[in-house]
Amino acid sequence: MKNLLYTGKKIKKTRARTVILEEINKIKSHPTAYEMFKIVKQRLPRVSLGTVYRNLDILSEHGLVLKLKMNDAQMHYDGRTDEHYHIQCVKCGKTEDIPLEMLNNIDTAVQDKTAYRVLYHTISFYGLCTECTEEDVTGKGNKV
Amino acid sequence: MKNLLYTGKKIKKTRARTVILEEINKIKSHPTAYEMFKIVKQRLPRVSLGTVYRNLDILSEHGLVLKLKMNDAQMHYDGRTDEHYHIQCVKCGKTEDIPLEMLNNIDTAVQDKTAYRVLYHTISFYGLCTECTEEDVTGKGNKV
DNA sequence: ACTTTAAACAGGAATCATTCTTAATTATGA
DNA sequence: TCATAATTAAGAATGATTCCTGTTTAAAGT
Repeated sequence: MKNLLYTGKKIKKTRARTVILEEINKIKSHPTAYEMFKIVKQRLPRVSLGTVYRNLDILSEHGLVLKLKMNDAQMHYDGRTDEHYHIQCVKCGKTEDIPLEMLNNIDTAVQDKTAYRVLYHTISFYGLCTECTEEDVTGKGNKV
Repeated sequence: MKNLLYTGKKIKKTRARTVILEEINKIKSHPTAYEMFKIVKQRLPRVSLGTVYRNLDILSEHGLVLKLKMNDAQMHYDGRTDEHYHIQCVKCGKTEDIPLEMLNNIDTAVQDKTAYRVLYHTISFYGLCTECTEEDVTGKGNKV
């Protein structure tokens, strides 16, 4: 159950790639490339930011990582690869998974109503995480 | 029914701003800032791209335009300001409105299941528009 | 209409996330 | 072990967007 990661994929197993995948799978939230870079750098001090970007891309092309576009400037990466939805805190930018069943029927509903051949959809929720809801009282500034 | 645009808003009515708003309201699809720039330039040849960006931002802050993040690099702008969902063609990047009723209940559903105070959500559909579905046979390249 | 003045403007520089280039290193498989 | 194709570090390049500066303009009073 541990390393089903590279299983059955023609993907070269390099040092950086392995560490990136290990580390992203330890995290429940969905870091940016730069956040992953800082984490990976602790184990591979000579790793470069470009390598982290490239490997996150390769991993997502191979379905081992999800690449998420939320309402901030950077991409976020998710080690959980089954289809699911996400939420982002509008204050601190933290991005996490949502325990909501997939709405599989809306793609066909939309396809029936439009001229598009619908392939997939994304749902993103935005709100305040617990920490930021509490901080709200203190009136600190926004990040996202 | 025509110019409810500036109604009741403390927003200065400048040449560029007026033209941008008029033009975006003529369009059903959701152009990027640069596409708007090219359109506006036909009426105001000396307009600058920065002005178009700034005004689209101001207009969206005042709720006169929606700013959309889809799965390409650029922001898209929507003259229709009531809540609704969007679809983007994965091939040509065209972005349009979806005739699907708002799923108002999912915010509370998510709030009940998470530690977040949910404020809003977005749903984006991706697929192939009619033109690109047809072109598919001819095997032309992807843009988005 | 004329004046004032804060906001908006054009043009171009700056920023920031991401991608690309290149020469050196490394994983894979014969 | 060797060949070689992929990967890497470092930094340059790119592209969307924002910011800066000196000039212009819209809004609100005279």
